[in-house]
Amino acid sequence: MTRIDLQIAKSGCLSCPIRHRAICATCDPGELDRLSAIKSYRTWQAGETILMEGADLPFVGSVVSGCATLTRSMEDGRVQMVGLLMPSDFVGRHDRATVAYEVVAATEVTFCLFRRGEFRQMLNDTPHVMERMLQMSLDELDAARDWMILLGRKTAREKVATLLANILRRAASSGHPLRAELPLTRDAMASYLGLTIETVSRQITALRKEGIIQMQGHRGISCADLAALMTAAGDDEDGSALA
Amino acid sequence: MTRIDLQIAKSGCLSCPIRHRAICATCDPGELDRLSAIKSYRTWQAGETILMEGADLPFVGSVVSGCATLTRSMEDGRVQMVGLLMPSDFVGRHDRATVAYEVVAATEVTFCLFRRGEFRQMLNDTPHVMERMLQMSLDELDAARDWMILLGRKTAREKVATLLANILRRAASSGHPLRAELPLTRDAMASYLGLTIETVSRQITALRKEGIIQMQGHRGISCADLAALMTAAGDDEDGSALA
DNA sequence: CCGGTTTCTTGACCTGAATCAAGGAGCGCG
DNA sequence: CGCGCTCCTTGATTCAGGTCAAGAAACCGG
Repeated sequence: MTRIDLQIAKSGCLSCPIRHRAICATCDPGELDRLSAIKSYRTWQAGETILMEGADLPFVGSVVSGCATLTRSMEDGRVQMVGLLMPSDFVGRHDRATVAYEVVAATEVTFCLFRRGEFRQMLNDTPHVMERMLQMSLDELDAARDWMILLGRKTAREKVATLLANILRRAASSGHPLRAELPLTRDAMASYLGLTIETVSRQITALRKEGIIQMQGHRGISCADLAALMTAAGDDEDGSALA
Repeated sequence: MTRIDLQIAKSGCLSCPIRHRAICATCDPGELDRLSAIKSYRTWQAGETILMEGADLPFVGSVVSGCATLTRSMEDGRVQMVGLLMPSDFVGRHDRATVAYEVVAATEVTFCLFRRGEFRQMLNDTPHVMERMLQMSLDELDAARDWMILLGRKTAREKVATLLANILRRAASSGHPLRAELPLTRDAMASYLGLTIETVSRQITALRKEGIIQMQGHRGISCADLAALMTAAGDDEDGSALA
């Protein structure tokens, strides 16, 4: 357990950073107690495999902090990311004993895990938690569909710009407006975007040289003019998606 | 109303072709009565727009027969299909008043529609219907993620072979084993696969010339060796997805 | 049966992203 | 401090699939 975990475990759900966005958002104190009884925290380091494709799944749960990826791969080694899990996102199906995707920690990541059988029971006993689950699933489905447009129709430049804009926008809502640390390696970005690592690198370089973004080292990114980045992303309006 | 509609309307839910696969699969007779009270049937012809992107949505519902597509488009006209609705598939969110996608009839298609507000109430009153809804949404999410691999990593040949194999497999489970009518135009296939119409046409021709498939006119397809088609599709195992 | 329309196929050519191949930059560790 | 990682960038080249253009085949209404 890391420092963060201990902190959460001590202070309980009420001070949990994802308390109002995760599956438990609509729970009352009594329900939180019930969840607490079946929950545990666990942390993985960047790069560690959390679950293998097809593995047995005794837990379901939420990302508390950090970032993890869902990927599927083909026999010949081609890999496509199919989900990017950020804080408050949920993993696992209450009604299935296995996962269909590989889950890997992109950064250090901490999960709040529930034993599957008991979580399933809780869903059945608590309709509004079931509804919350449904809502989150439908949101994810909408996000997946936006992602499909990116994969099927956007150019490499638009793909990279879209991802960077999404990361910046997400970061904006929780701190410094137009600056962020990329939670993904170039490799993970390529996997997210259906590109090669070389193409991702070239497109980032191009956006930098055009002055649309600035990089601080490999991971730090800032953007003075988000509108310009959105234009490069191909969706002028407000955009959408990212998990 | 077409003949089919009248037939269903007369005989009621018990003889409905999607009775055991749709949202109502787990309903008892009393619950079916309640659904019947808020339902109506409506049919669209191939090519007709059912809902525009962003349109107001007073209904949600299931496909009873035929086939419809969900698409999203970019400002400059690029189009990507993000859902293919087949009998028993559900459209619309109980918790949203608008649709985020354009819905178009691919063939003549009949929907069983529920008034949204009342359907929402029904969900809240009937936990097992909510659970059914959740299950179907999670299945759709899994299908969307399989589709992402296709869009992001498969070659044109693999994409086309995957789609044809999916259509044949679906048809197999309901009649003649290795023969089907394509419910999609070349244009719709291109939109599904993230390709151009020309590339779809060329790949179909290639598969035909190699003897992997046979065509009867533009829409009829048959395949003597589904294993060969699956190999061309890039997933040797059993495959997955398609709505 | 015929002309018009829509849908599909095929060919020639071009281009954007993949592939192949070197390096460079940051970082942990002895 | 220097060695060996891993991660990232850049360049040269190739090629899959897009684009442009022309016609063929199916479908429809009269």
